Amino acid sequence: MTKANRTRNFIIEKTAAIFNTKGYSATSLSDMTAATGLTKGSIYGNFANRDEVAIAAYEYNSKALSEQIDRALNAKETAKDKLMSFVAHYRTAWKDEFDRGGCPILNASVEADDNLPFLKEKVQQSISSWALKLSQVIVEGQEHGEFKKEASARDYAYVMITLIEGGIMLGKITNDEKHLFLALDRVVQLINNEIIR
Amino acid sequence: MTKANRTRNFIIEKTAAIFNTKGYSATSLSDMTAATGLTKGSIYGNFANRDEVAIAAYEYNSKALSEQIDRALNAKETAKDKLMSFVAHYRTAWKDEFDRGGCPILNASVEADDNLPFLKEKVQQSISSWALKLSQVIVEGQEHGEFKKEASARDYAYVMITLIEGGIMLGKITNDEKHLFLALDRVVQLINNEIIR
DNA sequence: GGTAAATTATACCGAAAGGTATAATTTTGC
DNA sequence: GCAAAATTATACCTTTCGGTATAATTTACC
Repeated sequence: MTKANRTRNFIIEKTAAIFNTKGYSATSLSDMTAATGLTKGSIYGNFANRDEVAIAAYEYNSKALSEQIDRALNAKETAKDKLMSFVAHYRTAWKDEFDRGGCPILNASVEADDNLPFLKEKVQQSISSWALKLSQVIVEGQEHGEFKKEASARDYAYVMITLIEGGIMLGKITNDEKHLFLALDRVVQLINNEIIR
Repeated sequence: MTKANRTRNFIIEKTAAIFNTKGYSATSLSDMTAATGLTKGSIYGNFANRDEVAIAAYEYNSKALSEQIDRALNAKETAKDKLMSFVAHYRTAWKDEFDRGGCPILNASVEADDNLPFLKEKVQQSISSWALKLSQVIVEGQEHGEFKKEASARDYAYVMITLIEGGIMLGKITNDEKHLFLALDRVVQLINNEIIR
């Protein structure tokens, strides 16, 4: 790995949490120089402009989340266990995520939907790939006879995401993880009562 | 009403949607002068600083939402009809709300949770007052024998808010209201299957 | 190990940010 | 309708913003 590449990664690693916490528009060049100890010259030597750093930071943040989800899903064998593992992951991971500013998809989504088209597109991709992963597990469960065949995998995937994002929003703003846990309970109930046959 | 009060209201009315759309930090003094046709001197003659306008704008935005909810709830007699009317309201109101930047509580919540303590407090108040309204309707239904007595009114109120906010977030970022409607369907299902006895 | 190339630091721009002092203008109450 | 008070406009201030040209330094390769 070339020096520039190492510096590039260093910048992203050091600023990703700041972008997620302060926002992609509100994070300034001076925030970046302060966090990295580097100068503007160094940052602009590795990125064309501020937006490029913001994009890279979002990609870093959303990739980290995506990998967490993958790990939770892949840790189990059956479709039911995969979904339950996915839900369980949030019961332990929420605190670290909150400390880093909360769910990057939720944050970037609310910030970007009206103002940052370049980010909006990335968030849309994150969401559809997340929904796809979940619905693939559901379809897998249907094909293996674990789950009801008539359930719309895609709809259930999106309802799970809806509950989780709503729960994160409420949990974060109220400083009370109970609201997230209540949402996660609902996802479990959904799986047990409507998806499993 | 004194002239200053009229100007104050005028400023809030003209800028509230901008704050909700661009964000409470990102909306600048020049955004405000452009939207109102007034000068900085006039704005600072009516507000101590930029944050005061932001607070007033949030209060305006959240009050408008709160009054919509009140109207939906008060339009009906029975507790069930009130809840259904509340859900139905979102099926028609979502478009106007999206055009004005989306749910002010969701937007301000995500922006303020880590950065704007003065706004965070206001959002917490909005949410708890919203949850209180819904749970009062549920308790009312329980006392009148419409609803199951064992249901936790508070928990159901928060789950409804979770679903709606998650649905708005997904609907807005994907440009597809289907996700909001799916969330609203779940709220209806919740009422029919778990709350009504 | 020396040199060309790549990388980082310094010093600077113009523009826009929030904010203020003061002058000009409206309101308001008599 | 006039004077005092309240309100709005103008002009300016400092700071910070993103960005750039160039100089200093480090890296990488023969």
